[in-house]
Amino acid sequence: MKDNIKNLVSQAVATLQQQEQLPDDIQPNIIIENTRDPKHGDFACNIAMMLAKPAKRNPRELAQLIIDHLPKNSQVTKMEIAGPGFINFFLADDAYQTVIADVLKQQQQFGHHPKQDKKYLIEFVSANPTGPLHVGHGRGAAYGDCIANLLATQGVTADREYYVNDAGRQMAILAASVWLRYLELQGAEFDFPVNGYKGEYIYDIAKALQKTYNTQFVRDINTVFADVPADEVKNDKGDVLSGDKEAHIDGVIANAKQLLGDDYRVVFDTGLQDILSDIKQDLAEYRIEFDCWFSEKQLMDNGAIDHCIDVLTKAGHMFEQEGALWFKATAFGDEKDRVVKRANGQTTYFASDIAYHLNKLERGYDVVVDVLGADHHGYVPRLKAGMQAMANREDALTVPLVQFVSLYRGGKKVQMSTRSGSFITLRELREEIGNDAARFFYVMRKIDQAMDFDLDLAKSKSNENPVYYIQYAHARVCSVLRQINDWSQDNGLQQLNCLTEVHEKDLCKRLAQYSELLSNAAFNYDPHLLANYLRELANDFHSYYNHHQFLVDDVNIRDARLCLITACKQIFANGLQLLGVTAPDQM
RNA sequence: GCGCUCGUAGCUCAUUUGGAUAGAGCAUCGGCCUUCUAAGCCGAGGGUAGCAGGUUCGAAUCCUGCCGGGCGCACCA
Repeated sequence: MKDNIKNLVSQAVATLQQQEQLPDDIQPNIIIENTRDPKHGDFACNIAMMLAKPAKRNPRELAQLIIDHLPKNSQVTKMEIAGPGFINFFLADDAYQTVIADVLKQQQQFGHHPKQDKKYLIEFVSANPTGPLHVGHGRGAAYGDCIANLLATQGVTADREYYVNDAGRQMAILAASVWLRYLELQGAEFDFPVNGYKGEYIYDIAKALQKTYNTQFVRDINTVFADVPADEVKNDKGDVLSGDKEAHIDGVIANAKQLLGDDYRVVFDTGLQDILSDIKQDLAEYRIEFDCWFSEKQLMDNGAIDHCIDVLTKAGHMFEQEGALWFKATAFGDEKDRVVKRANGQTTYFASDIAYHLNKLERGYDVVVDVLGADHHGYVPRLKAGMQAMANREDALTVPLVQFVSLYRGGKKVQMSTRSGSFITLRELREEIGNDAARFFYVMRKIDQAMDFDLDLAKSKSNENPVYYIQYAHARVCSVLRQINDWSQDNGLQQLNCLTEVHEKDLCKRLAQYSELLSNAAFNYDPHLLANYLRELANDFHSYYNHHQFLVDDVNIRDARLCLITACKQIFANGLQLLGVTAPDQM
């Protein structure tokens, strides 16, 4: 309908240009807007105001001229010039009713676009497998999954990927932590490193290790800490008195590798696999399935990093300085050049990352979306620099930054730390408030807005979560339909002109906006638009429900109304599914 | 210090990418259940959109400068 009006306006403008009433060297961008206020009709166009200046004419005068040259259309009942020069379009009452038939016919596919040959890769979560996912990850997880769902409705391929950082120093610290807890279980006594992972789950892994391998990994505790620099010591105020926690844990890791030999790998892999499978299960319960779990270690082992360095060197974007190999990132807009290979021969995290992104491009993805935490924002320019240098594909990368989630309990902010193990896990949150509430809550806000998550509210009064408002609307339709089993959808569709109430027009209009909304939400990576839309649709529905009886004696009106609410039910179900939320038949 | 980012009702957030009188929920107050689920509906109060300029027919939205919060500025990951 919107497109129809746009066509009418562009025809009128073209006619005026032919008649030389408008300069023909301007190409006006015609935008048809949804009106907010019904007094302004159904759609509005601001073209007259846009053209006023170049045409050197009064905007209202120009609006009249455009209206006079607009081709006739049976759907448009009235046009008005309003305010500074808006053209308001009023549609016939039945103009929107066709949407009901469309929804009922296309069902799950309503508003979707045909398959097209474009590939998106959505990388999200990608948390280091050093511990369970916490509530911060929950936001990125819900978000990434939704945008993949939304993009799929637009006909593009949208693959989900989790980048597993299974090769870095953090993993070595995890392995050392697991081993130390294992030694503790075997009776060794020592002070646990300040920088080790202290969560309870480390004990669980250590116990599993003990059960499977018995005493195989036991070593003399004195050799474990032999020649290791002293650990950090702090006073009550938190001032560092002595020691170095980084050097200390690195010393323990070095000893672990030497003392355990080939067994180090077993301890390491046990920790990694244990945590990774827990994360996989957690996400599956959260209704997220990844197409690919991409291993950083594999990237290193198969020479992809060397390949990447090779590509950049040949292109002349690398230089050596002070024994290290640098990428000339400043040549591509980054503020500093970046080390890729350290003086000690080890490649950096950044090296893995650009190799990984080159790999994404080589796998044929047209658009690469990285959902990152907002604390990584400084990282984006160097990633883009890398993609530009490697393949002239800077534009292929989009990085939505997910702002932090702050937890509040009893009005106080909850401090979270992965190392100390003091954090609320995603699993705990899901168990407390349920998957539906968690997923909806996370996705109902713009991601570039920091979010305060009140645990007491979410837990004790979870019924107030807006998700129930939408689910309730769905359940209400189901309930009405359960009351009657001998109505005719075909008859209803033929009697749609019975739908003359304001509430009915509002609902039809809202349904008609669904398709455009999906497209906006998908390509702007904004699932909160869909959450808001569903809330508004539910609002329209509940209002309708309270003002009118559906199961009335007049069979034609009844059937038409049942068609309308069945269409609503379909959209509630479709929309909620895209958000990863269930649509219950009764509540 | 430099950079990125955010600032909207008492609280949590929207505002369809520059549109008309800035809207919801929670909280407060007042109405609606002998009719399809009251997890609902209807109404009231509550605003200098951080502040000050600028751009234009029009700014919460764009540009500049302040103020305030968050984050980032490693041969860590």
